[in-house]
Amino acid sequence: MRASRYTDSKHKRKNMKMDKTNILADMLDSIREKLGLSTIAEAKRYFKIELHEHSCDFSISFALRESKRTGTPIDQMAGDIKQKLSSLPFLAKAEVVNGYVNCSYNYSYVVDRLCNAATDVYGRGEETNERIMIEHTSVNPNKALHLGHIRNSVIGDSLSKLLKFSGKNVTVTNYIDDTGAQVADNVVGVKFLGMPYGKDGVRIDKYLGDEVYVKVNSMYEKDPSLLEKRAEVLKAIEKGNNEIADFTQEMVNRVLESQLKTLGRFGIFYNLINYESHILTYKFWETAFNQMKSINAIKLETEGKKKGCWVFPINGQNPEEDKIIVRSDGTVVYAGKDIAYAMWKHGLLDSDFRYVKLYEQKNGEVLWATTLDERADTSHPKFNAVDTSINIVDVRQTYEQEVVKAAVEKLGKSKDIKYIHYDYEVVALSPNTAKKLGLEVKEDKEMFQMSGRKGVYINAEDFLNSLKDKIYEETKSREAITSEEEQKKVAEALAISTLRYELIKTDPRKMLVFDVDEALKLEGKNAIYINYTYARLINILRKAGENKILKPNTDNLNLNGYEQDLVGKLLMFPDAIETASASLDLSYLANYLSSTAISINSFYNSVNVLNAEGEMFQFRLWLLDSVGKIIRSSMSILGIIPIEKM
RNA sequence: GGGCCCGUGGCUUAAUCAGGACAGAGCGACGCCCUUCUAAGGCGACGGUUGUGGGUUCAAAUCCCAUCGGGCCCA
Repeated sequence: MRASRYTDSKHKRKNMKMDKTNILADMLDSIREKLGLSTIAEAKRYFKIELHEHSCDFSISFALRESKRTGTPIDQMAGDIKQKLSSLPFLAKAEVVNGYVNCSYNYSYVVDRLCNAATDVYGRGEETNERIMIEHTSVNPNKALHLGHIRNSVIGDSLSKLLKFSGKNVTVTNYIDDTGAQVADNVVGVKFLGMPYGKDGVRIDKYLGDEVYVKVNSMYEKDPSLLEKRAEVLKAIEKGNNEIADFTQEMVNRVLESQLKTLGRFGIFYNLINYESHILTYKFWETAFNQMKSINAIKLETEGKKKGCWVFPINGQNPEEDKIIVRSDGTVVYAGKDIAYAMWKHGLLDSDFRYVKLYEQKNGEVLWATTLDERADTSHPKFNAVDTSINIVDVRQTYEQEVVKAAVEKLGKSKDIKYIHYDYEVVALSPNTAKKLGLEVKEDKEMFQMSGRKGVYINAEDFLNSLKDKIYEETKSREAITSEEEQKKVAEALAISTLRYELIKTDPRKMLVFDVDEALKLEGKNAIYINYTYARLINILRKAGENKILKPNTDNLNLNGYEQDLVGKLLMFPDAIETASASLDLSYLANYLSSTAISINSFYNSVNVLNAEGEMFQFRLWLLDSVGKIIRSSMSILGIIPIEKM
């Protein structure tokens, strides 16, 4: 099993599921038994798939690793293993090479079993009662989304789709900091500095973020006394029931609505909006604070520089590292509110919010929000008290997240709290792109942080539009689609798919240094390549006619290497889903999808399907149909919108 | 001052957690392939002392120690 830094060992060493469609797991279990190992996960450590250079389908390195422990020579041990495996029906061949036992599938057997398994729901996990809450996006409601935010949202959205696909009960929330300094900055601009509240033809989030927020912040630098205005606004917001607070709430919702529109364009939707202010109004912080005091999770410092502060000891040893939760003036730090929120997520607070239905989203699901209204809708689904919460928060907030995790685990007492900080690196700008945005570029710097406050960032929709224009130009020159309307639709879908795929396919812990020119080059095995592969595949199935897709005769299958390759990909699909979802690793699935697309194109060029005869025609058509199902499933998880003609 | 993350061909990267076969791809540049299901495609050749130096091991990109470069956090 692939490991993960997001899930600890006790969660990841689960057995592979033994449902009857996961043929690979079934085969692995037979091998596990022959090797005398207790779990499939253990057997998997010695198992390596796809080794064309060694002309086999998978190899077992058990002898190589274990011979020293048992004192048996490697070759003798490998020979024994080969003997033990000889009776397995799914193997055509096993041979000992360099201490490995190299095995080849019996394709007739494997294809025969896949015929029954590879249906439209192939790879889907059985539904479980495990409840997971994913929090993602959580952008301050004072500006338009930039590419860094979209990295967060796209990861969160695809993770939720992946976990739903593997059978989990997932709730997706977006946490809105409607009481923070950034929102207050905009209020200062509009209410005290006479800046207009909106601009014709410019979306409100973009206008406030680009003009008001940036301008107000540069004014603070020239005239620090203005900061008193912000403090005043913050106080008014916290107090509530006044003109400033009402105005702020209205502005927050207008910006949020605009942000959600952008996210909707990317195909990203939520179950619930959580307002930070409600954590305060519902007195969840007080409850959390009292609970922490009652079990001595936090203590009041009586001396030293933290005198008068309530602190949370992170490791219990070094008082220097104690985290201040409540300052000596009685105000709560961010982490404090986050702890209360995390306690709500995991059902550690006695009470719950009230909720209101906002509207039905384009994906057909209702969007709910927390509300202060007494006449709230009680028909809402159960949102909180989940088993696992996955919190998509960028790597710069690791320390805060550690505090929250440690606190909520302590407060959970005997309950097994799985609080996961899914940290990812930020999107930075290349020197070339930073220069284009008007930033002063020093020679030795390789990257530049985006900054909403300084107005130095790549607006997500603006970039998406450039990408769309670029793709549209290309689309126009294609013959597959003729109407302009259709071409624009394809360009939009491909632009979204491309951007989402680029943000998902690499390791989230690697910083993404974004260069506009490079990003618009559209090179490589990107989402367009994957979609093109899909369109070609669909084209063949369409021409053949749906009624021609039948179960092939598997008696005397004689497959070429590319066909074998695709059968192997089919076999691996349930495992790819399971591995990706157990380790929360989307790039693993992205790589699987990409390599499957490569295999399809190689197959496409090596043989002809429609002109094949008899059994070969049946087999190839079935193969394409089945592979089509797995790439459709993978694409939908990764947010690639399927296009059938391009 | 303390801590975390990243470093693999010109570029983007896989494999690192749990050591295992000549480090696997893609892009770019080079050569070939459309009278055959969509050439937004395929095939081929080229390109690597895995930042550096030690150590452990039959075996190190992977583990340990040091060090350099880039980024981040805490104080």
